[in-house]
Amino acid sequence: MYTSFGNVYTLRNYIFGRMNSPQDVVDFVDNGHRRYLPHLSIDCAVFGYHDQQLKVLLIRYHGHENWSLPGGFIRRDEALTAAAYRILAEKTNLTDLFLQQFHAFGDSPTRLSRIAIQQNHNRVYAKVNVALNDDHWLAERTLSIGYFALVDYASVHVTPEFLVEEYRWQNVAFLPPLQFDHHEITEKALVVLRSHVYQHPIARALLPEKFTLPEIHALYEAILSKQFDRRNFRKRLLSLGLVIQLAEQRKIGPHRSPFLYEFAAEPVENKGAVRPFAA
Amino acid sequence: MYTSFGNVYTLRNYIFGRMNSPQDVVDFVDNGHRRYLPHLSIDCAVFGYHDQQLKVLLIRYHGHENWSLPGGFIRRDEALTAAAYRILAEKTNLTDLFLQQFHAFGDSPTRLSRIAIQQNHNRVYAKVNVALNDDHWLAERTLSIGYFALVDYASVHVTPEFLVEEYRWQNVAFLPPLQFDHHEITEKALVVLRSHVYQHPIARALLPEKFTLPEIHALYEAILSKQFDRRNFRKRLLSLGLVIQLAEQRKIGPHRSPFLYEFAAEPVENKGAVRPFAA
DNA sequence: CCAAAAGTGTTCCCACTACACCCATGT
DNA sequence: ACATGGGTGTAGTGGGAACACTTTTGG
Repeated sequence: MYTSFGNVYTLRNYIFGRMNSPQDVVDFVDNGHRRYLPHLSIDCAVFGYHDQQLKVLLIRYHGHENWSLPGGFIRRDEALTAAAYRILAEKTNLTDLFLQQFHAFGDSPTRLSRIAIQQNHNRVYAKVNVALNDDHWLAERTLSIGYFALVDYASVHVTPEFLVEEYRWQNVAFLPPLQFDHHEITEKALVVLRSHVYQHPIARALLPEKFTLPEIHALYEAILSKQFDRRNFRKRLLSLGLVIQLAEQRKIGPHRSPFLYEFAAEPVENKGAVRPFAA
Repeated sequence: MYTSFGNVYTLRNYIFGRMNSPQDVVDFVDNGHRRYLPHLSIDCAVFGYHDQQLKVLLIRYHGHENWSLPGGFIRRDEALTAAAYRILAEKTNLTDLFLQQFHAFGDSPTRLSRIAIQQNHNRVYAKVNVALNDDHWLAERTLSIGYFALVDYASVHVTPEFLVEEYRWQNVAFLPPLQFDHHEITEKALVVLRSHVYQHPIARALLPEKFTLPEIHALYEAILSKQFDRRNFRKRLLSLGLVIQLAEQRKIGPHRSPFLYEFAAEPVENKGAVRPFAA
């Protein structure tokens, strides 16, 4: 949580589309439609791991009680994937992360009601004394393309922005009320994340390069909110080829030293995938 | 393939957004942006089964040698899923089908080059002597949300449209050159389709209500382009609870009569899903 | 009786599960 | 010495894979 914010308008901020000052915001409202595609946004469920819990990054905008997922617009000349990375870099200052598109959202009634949209925006932009008229580009219905990201909790530094009142890392098991359909987006992101957790080295972004078995064990229990037998868990991870045991051990605490592991360089082929049903 | 087309302008066609006459097309070009969201389209890979082959429905527009997937725009007041169903109904006259969103496409260079887009459109709309100027709503970059559908091959009746020169059911193993990134879209649709084939009763749309084991066996071999052992295949389908064996047999040909099967009413729970890795 | 196509059962093996005791370390 | 927490092995089971002969039917 932060209470102060900068209002420097640097080239870098312009490039990244951050809004740090009232002027930035007014410029965005007035001219954003020249830089960005209207009717379309990207929302991103950013997952981190801390305190033995899987957490998602939430943001609260001015004028709102509900929380939101970080999101943004696609520049007119920008590839979709590039936009997703840029938006995340804007919000978290991270460029090295696991990012995956998972669904396009355009059915929720809260996204279709023009009145709701307008009210919603006006509460935010009241902070710069702007009211959107009916045909304003921001007042229209917006579809959103959902991404989820896995990031190193510790290296995230959320960028203060003028309209962002606060942010929070929230345990995914206890989500507060969220704006629009962001609850649905988060839940769907979780489902997809969980289904990928044995095929892709998803956990790589959530752990240090070298980690102990108890650490990754606790991580998987947090992600899947389920408990696993230590011995079977180790066997599975090794037989999938996901991790490799190192010779090193870590010396901590008044007990036996755990071995270190690292993720296999090679992405897991097909072993944990859907049952293949061969000939 | 058809060579003639109607040019009746009925209320029904207007509602469905079909373009049957030059007037329809001109109206679409001039006023489409009032009815539809710009910058965003839906493309649909429609799969059918015929001749022991999995086929996809392709369309060739006026002025083009390459083929396209059927697609369309989202109405401004229309939910995303509703738009996908409507577009399919427009093209195939089908309303009862399996339809699933699988990815949003917005990275392909062919979708980003303004010049390519404009040339592309102008070749089509030359048929009605229309040329789009630079700031025309159709001349801009468009992202596409990909859906795939499974339909009963026999009951598809492709609606003639003014700009559609011909359509074709094409074996998915031998795709001709496709417009834009439609090849990528089709391939990705296939990947997702294949990965779902043991969890969802996907084949239901592709077979008659009652079918024989050899029939569904050949269908699965066509979908997955892989051969299966008859005995193991039957065991798997039954143990997944996907199909139910009936007492009836079908009497055909100079050989033993095959039993009939039907799909289970209950959607398959979780049995064929990704390995669960319980405690 | 023959050709064509469909029906069916068994063995092997591996991966998933369940389960409990010993070992290293710091205080 | 002891408390803490990490390391490890085995037996049982169930599902997937491989594999070939018999049965029905129409001509």
